Amino acid sequence: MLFQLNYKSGKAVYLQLVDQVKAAAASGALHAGSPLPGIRPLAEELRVNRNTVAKAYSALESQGVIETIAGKGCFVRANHSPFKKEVRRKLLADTLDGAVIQAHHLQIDKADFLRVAEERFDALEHKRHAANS
Amino acid sequence: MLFQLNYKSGKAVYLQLVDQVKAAAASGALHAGSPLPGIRPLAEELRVNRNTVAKAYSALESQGVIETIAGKGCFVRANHSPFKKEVRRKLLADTLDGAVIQAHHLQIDKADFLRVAEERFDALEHKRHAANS
DNA sequence: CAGACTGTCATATGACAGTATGACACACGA
DNA sequence: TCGTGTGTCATACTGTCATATGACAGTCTG
Repeated sequence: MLFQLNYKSGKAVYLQLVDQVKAAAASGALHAGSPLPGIRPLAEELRVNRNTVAKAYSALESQGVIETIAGKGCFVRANHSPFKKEVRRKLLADTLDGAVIQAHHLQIDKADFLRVAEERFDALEHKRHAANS
Repeated sequence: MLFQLNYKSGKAVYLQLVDQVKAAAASGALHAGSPLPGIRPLAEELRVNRNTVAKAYSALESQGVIETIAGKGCFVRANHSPFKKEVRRKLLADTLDGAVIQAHHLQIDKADFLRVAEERFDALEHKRHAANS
């Protein structure tokens, strides 16, 4: 599980974590029973306070996405069936709309927009591989 | 100009207003010279404090999106980007990173990601065309 | 059992978002 | 000119986000 924070989005850090765990659970990237990173290690990795990660995990539990066992850790819950592909594409489309609007405002044309999109996708792919090695 | 606030998004109200005005300007719904709603009437319509709307307008002006004339109102500026192309691409890249992360968590591959990106770009292009006619 | 890990709780502090309110200067029309 | 509209500035208060700590209880391993 690779987390990444965007401090320019204006969105609370703990909510970004919530969204990312939800998305991973919804897609099946995190299957039922998968352990989540510990609060302290994750906080250190993201250079964020323990309480911020704890707040995200707390929110996820109260929403039924994860289950936390004191002394052991947090685990993805089983009950949520993954979203169908079309639903996942719709979720992504909503997010991309913001980027499209910004591109228009910045007068970036379609070709450039897609070029940057591909570049950023590849960049994360690289990070993923680096993290796995 | 129709504004709509989402209190569940976790995003600051004034930032939502900023994004929506930018979107309207980018899509052509608000062309250069268009007057924006007054601070006080809009605040009342959205059931939000004057200062919140004022803060959004203030941010929009400092970003060069609108022009405000004391005693008259706020108006959309001609769409010119003061930033050099590389800077603009960097700004877009920051926004796209969020979508890329979501795509990874939703297990949407590169081809699908770029397909959705193109589709959303075309969708806004279509809106622009409709607004200009 | 002892130590190292897990999550939990509580407190304090600083920054920001949003509200509420009052006052001010400028522009325009009756 | 006067009234009403516009945006602007200042202050005070509440709540949230995030940080920084310290302390506690449960779980697992050596």
